[in-house]
Amino acid sequence: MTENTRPLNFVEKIVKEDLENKVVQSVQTRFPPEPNGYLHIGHAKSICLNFGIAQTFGGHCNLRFDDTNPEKEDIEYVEAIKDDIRWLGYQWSGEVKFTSNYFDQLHAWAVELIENDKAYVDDLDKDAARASRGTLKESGTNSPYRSRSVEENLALFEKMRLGEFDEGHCTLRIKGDMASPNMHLRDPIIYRIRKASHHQTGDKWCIYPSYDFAHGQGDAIEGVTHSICTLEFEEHRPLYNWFIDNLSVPSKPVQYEFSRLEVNYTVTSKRKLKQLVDDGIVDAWNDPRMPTISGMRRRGFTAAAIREFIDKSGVSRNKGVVDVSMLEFAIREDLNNNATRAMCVLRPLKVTLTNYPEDKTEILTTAGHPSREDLGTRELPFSNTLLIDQDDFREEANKQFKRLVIGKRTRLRNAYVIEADEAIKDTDGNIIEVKARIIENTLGNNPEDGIKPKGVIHWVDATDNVDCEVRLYDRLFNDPAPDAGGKDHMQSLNPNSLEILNGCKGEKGLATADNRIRFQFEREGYFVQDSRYSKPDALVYNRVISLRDTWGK
RNA sequence: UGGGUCGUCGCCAAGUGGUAAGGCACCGGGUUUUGAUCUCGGCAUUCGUAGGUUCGAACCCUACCGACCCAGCCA
Repeated sequence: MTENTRPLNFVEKIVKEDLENKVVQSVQTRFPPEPNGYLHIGHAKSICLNFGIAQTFGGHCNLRFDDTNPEKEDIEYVEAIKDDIRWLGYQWSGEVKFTSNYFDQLHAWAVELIENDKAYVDDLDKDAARASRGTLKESGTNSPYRSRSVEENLALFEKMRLGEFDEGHCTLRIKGDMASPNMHLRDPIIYRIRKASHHQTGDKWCIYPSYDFAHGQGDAIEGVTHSICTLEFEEHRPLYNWFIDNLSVPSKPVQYEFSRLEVNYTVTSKRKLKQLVDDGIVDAWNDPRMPTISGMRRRGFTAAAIREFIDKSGVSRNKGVVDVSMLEFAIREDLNNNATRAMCVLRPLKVTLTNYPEDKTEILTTAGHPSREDLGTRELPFSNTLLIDQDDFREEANKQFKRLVIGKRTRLRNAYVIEADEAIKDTDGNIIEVKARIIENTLGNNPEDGIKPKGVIHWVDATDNVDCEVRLYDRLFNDPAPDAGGKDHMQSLNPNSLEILNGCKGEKGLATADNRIRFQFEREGYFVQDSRYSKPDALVYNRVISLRDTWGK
């Protein structure tokens, strides 16, 4: 573990002080997703914050599915979310929790509110309720049903529970303040009728608590001390506290809000991501270009890099958009330290070594990583016919070009220095082969005549190699803020976000490597096999991220 | 004058009365069998603006400007 000298963020400071001042004995947090979609990079921040704080301060973090709206939810998402959290490297405390576990208690609390004349059954329909709520600048008006007796409300609420009313017929509302400048306090609805089967409770209920009525109480039941959520819930806090203060809850959690994570050149709205899937712009929710956790996982990002990125981007109440270069730095840093090196030629060009015996093959051995001995060694077959990348050869070039040029020398990575003599072309003038010579005794040495090669290029033996497909990814959008200011993100799609290269040739060892290990294909970037398309006899690699490239800058 | 929140380098972000941390990005030098890595150096006289208080202000006060959030029987 490296020493972390990062200053505490504002939430951590609050927790630290509460612990020091014995405001709480130990810290309990929770990550509370609604199981209605896949997790994305923004959720990862909440996960890292909640689980991270529990870890840092020796507390616990629950996973609680906030499943109060059966119509939008599905068990499929429950499982996917659990997978993502585990993959990110976190384990929730005890069993997975569901807000639906507390439906009985929540119902009892609703009855308690009615008995105390603090809630009433309202028959206003949706439109009428909206109209009576007033506007941002004008007060609302009380519902004509607000003055029903406790007995009548009790009876009506029981009828709601028994399914005697149709959906939308009535709701249970708090007696708030229809003149409050905070819209959330204008008689908020705490129970509504939903005749839908629930993924956890089946058909037991046909009335469901609202977020506001369920969240704080769920926190209280679980002994959550610090209920950390995003900024848009800030105005719900008075309501959150009202329930905690007016109900016989077992503990008193406190809500704190932080700014959600946004990254440029992408979108995280569920609706917009779904559009990319539905329109076939990407192949699934876990397409390697998607900002979903599963997409990033498939792309080849590591959990450590994502955690590091989130840690580095900080926690505050300022709304900001983090530059994607910060994410790219985090994954490059991790993979530079941990990825085994290999050579893979993406766009092959044949090179014939005219002074190397035609029938000779030697096996060159090189390190799996420049500084990690634990990553072992590699064996590279070498013969008179090799493949290099088309971009690494030019018939003539200025001195900026440090690769193979006719009459000039270059180093074959991990092998000899060669000098090019001639370019062979087809009838269309395309270069199809390069004739070159090995400079004697340059394996591990510089040329004896003192003329050092300018650059180093990667290569692979022309016959003893592994064929593969390589998928190069670029950002999905050309606009740094694809959906800002109501813009249509579909208008700024990057048509070149995926480039598929076939007939790529990788070094021999790739064929037998574990399909989950990440490689640095030297001079190209970091790659991992695609979990959807790669097969043992037909390898498909995703480029996680290119190497930093300062040539020409 | 509906309420709430937020404004520190291109981006993120420390700092909360004692004279602007750090990271990313960017720009230079060095090393290098990856144009990578590594390494060295540069990069806010200034903290939304304008006043005020103070020996001293990004931090306190006042006014103004700007951005965002709230009118779901979504979370």
